[in-house]
Amino acid sequence: MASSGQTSPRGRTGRSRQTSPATTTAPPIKPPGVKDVAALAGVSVGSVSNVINRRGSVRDDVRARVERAIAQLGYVPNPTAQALRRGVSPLVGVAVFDLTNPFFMEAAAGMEQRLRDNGCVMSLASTHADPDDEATLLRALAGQAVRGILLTPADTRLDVAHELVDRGIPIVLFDCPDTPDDMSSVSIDDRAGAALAIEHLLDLGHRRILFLNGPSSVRQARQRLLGVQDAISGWRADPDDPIDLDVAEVADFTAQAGRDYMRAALDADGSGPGSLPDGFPTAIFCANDLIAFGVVGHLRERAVEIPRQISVVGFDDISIAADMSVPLTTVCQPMRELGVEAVDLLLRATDPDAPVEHRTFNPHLVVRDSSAPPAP
Amino acid sequence: MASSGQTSPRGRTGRSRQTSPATTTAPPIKPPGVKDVAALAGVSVGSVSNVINRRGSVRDDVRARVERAIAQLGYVPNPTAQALRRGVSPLVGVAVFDLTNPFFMEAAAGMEQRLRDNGCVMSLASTHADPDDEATLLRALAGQAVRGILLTPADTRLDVAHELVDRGIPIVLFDCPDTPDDMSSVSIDDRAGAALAIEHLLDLGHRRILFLNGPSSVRQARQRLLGVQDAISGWRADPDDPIDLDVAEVADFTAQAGRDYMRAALDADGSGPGSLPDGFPTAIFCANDLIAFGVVGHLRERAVEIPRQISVVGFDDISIAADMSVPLTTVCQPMRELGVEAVDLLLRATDPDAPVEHRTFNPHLVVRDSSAPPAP
DNA sequence: CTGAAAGCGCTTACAG
DNA sequence: CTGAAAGCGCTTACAG
Repeated sequence: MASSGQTSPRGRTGRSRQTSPATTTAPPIKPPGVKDVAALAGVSVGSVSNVINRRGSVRDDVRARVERAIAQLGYVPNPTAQALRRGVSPLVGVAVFDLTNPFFMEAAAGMEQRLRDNGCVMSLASTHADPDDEATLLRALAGQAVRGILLTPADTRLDVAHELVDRGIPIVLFDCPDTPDDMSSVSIDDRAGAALAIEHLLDLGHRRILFLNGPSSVRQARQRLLGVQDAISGWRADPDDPIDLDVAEVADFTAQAGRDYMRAALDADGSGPGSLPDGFPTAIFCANDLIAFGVVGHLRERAVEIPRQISVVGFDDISIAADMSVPLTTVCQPMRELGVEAVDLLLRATDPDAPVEHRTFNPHLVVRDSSAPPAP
Repeated sequence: MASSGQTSPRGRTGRSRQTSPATTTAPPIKPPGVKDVAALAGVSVGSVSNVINRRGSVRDDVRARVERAIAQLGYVPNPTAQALRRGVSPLVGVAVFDLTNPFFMEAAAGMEQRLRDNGCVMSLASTHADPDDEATLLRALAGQAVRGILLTPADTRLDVAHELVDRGIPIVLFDCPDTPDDMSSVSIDDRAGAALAIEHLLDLGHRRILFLNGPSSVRQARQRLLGVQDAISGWRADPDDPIDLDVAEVADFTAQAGRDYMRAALDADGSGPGSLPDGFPTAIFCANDLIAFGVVGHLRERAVEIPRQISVVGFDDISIAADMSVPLTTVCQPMRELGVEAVDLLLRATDPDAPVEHRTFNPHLVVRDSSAPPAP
């Protein structure tokens, strides 16, 4: 692990602490407060506050003096004090399953921007899709007196969430379809999305299909399974052309899980390189793009051609889906929009009289190269 | 975009707001405060505070009464008031380039955990590697009275950052090698890492190498270029075996950028499927894994075999690197550790007398399948 | 060891 | 329209 000998001469120096010579002002001790501004402007602190909060029109000359003083002192209101006095905080908690899943991160990028536009600051954390972690995190957030919380719930019962809502902390459920009556929610129709994927494969002529689902402990997985079943039972049943659906479940929504599953399945069947066992599914629908990513990776490693020998469809349309070695056909979720909408609902929910709303976006299918009719 | 007809009957109902019937307590109006606890326990507010803050040993029976009252009321201290009184906030700002880049997100996951362990809350935001956005964000964070900031700087001059440090807000630079004297920093040795990658290719026998760099406006790109040059000039110069280095720069560190570059390069050369133009590099070193991802994707699309026809090496070792269709050889950065270390330095920097420290981790090379000797 | 009091920095009725 | 005063919820010297 040693560095190359070509490393530049900078090293572990710089133990001393120096104040940057660029500074003009003296001791970095204490920032100016309202009363410093008031003193400099020759008015009362009340007037300073009035100028800042644009209240009952302040006389022009007073406002000018105050503004000059503010500029001169570089005064900036202490948000902690404002929060205490006003009884609200700018902090909004966002709790998702996994910070390294592109789905959540693309949504978070949308949330962050919208939140910032509204003067809020996002506090992002992960629950690892674990109910206990979720409970702990939620309580911690409540302890921070957040203005509200955006939550992708792992806990089906939502005990702690209800508790916080009752305590007056608004919560909007993110990426959560079947929702209780006291929280707004934003999601896509997972069930319809999964149905779309299966119908696509059915349309192409596939009759032996594997649905590689995530853990059924998460609601999205259960919804998507329902959608898969919807599509199949909705298909015109033809006794001469039966559909053979296989459902498997992997431990989490990761590439690793998809890869491991495929390896195990194919090793067990003992098929050689470039070939699939007899009777193997002609198409695989994966519960998210990351799983599909692992599946495709392993298939290519075995020299199986996609989509000639087998079709693969994902779910989410994360940005790398289009850049995969074989561009992935997938169910697209508008992640940023979901994030933005969730923030809007949360901000609105700050008013206790605001109605609870459930926004369900419709997913759509993006057909790329990883799906085709089955080999004859 | 209409949903499948198989959609479940749940719809956009639920406009009414109901209090969950599970609740036992009445109006969710106002949480209990110290004085409520004091009244119930029959002591002064000071004693309540003493119990909470484990100060000058409180008498046992008093402590017991107070604790009972706290439990009974479900009292939890108001963190805003605590922050105001104590003069510190639990909020720590984290400003990175891009929330959707796995490198930053894996680091952020490490930061989040460490921060939470220390009672802090992470506020995550992105600068888009843009100096103006960075300045705006930094000021916003300062306005939130954060306890400190973890920053991946886009602005070489670090004006605003210095300003905040002078104002007393500690900043630790993340993923930033050449650092000023008033801020601690955490990074890997980018230069050495890049040298490692090139030496690997040179060792394999490659003599026509392309370095596909990110925008030279970002420091990491400049450092990695230096490392590339280090490795080449450090190689035993053999006039009969010259090294031909090409350097190209793409607009950002994304798969899309890598893909676009390759497409343009190969289209211009008009090479057919499965072949590379004469004199084309036999190896490509990409400035990060995402770029490599796009490069590999496009190459496979053209039926070019990796590593038989061309080797590809990345930088970062993000988790999907190992799961790519051809597992990527790459320079590994310990992202979570970097994140954790950055937090530790920041927390320490809260003490103004703490020394400025620069921690440089050594990268190492992970050799997978995407690199091999050049075709004879 | 405990209680009464001051004060963190700001905002908001309330008199003038 | 402006100023003096009270108070957001908590913590911390300081007397008792």
